[in-house]
Amino acid sequence: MSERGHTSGRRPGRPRNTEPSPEYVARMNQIVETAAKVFQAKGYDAGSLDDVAVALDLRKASLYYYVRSKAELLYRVFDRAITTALDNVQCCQEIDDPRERLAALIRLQAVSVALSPGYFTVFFDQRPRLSPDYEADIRSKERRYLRVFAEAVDAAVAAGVLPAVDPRFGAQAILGMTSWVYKWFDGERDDPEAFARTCAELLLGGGGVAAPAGVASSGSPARKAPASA
Amino acid sequence: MSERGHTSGRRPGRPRNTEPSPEYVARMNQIVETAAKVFQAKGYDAGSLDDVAVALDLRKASLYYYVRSKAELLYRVFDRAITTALDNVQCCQEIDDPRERLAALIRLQAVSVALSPGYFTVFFDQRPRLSPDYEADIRSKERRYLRVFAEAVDAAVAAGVLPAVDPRFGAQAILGMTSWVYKWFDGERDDPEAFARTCAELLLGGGGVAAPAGVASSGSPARKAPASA
DNA sequence: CCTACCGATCGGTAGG
DNA sequence: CCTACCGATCGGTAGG
Repeated sequence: MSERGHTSGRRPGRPRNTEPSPEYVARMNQIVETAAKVFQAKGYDAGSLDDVAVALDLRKASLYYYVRSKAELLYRVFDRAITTALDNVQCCQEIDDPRERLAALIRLQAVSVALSPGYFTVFFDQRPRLSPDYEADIRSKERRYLRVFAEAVDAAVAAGVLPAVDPRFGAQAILGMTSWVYKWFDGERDDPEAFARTCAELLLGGGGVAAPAGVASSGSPARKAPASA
Repeated sequence: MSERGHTSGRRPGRPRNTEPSPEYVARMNQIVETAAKVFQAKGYDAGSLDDVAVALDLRKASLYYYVRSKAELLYRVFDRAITTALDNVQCCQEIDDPRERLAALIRLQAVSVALSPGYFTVFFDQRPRLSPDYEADIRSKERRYLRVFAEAVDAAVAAGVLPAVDPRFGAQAILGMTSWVYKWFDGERDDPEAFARTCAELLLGGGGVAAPAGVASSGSPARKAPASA
């Protein structure tokens, strides 16, 4: 997954290992972002490189200066999605209290997906289109992501905040509940924070999510989970 | 969405409104089932009519005797998926106790999706490929499906079995948790019933699902939700 | 249900 | 980053 550098330098000798120019990186970012939009709207197979190129006011052949293949372009969309998500989620690792940590993860996932469903739609729904060449790379990052949630569930179970469920099952259950919003969420009508609160209440009882000050929790009762095993 | 009948009758006059022959219906069922497999494995766009035809030992052109277009074939897969799911779920409507009804719906959804992810994968992930011609039909059935869950959540909230959440948000949260299994479930390794129990425990506390006799619930504590508003 | 075929699209390459 | 182009695939139709 090495990138070809675009050298504008004049140094003599063999200009090897030159890092990519800022223009190159910026253009690459535009391309990946545009590809994400195209693949979201039309799917990977029906979304053509021409669609991507035209949206950038380029010719299709020019894209091959930046990516080796359409498959690599899809991989770059995937990589950006999971890398961004991993970065976000790792901030929550610092939270010591099991209940607060899990609540933060739940809120983060629900709100992230609700606010920018684009990358997530591609990541989730085009997953079987990803070339086997890139599967291992994405899968390992995905596993790290799952592990963050599984560890949080484990800690929550140990602290009696959740019933004694299998950490992997629990993590997938929570990820399903919160990620599913990309299928049905209507940004015009629905409030992401309100849905995040719903998830937290269902899983942790009332008061689990630190809602922004001034937002009334309108009558949802505090529900305490008993300490278990 | 009328079907062309395959008349082998010899009656004089205009043979109108003949119902499709049993062979025609059987063949149509095979075609839809095969299409579901192809669209699941390759996606709608990359899965060709030739793939479907070859799997049935037919020529591609012959499929046009049964469907008007590839788009209609996708619609038929969708229709079968949602119709079957609706039939299943409507049995739960008879259950009066709110807690038991919700538990039954949770289990049904989780187990159904885990046991036969094929149709669900197409239904969920190829949704944006469905032609606008068929959108309204599928969407209305989908809404009925959602309503079943929303009403169950509403009743559960009223009975104090769930915290006071918005019924639509709650229904989508539960559908997400349970449907998501088609993304990660490993039939070789995971037990569908065990995951269904996990979901029920997370949402309803212990003992919410009528597990098959003899299955120990290994230490999961009964968690009671307080009566609310 | 088949053979034969068309028009269009698309990923990718040559060569600059 | 462009023009020009190729080979392959695919949905759909004609006509039987």
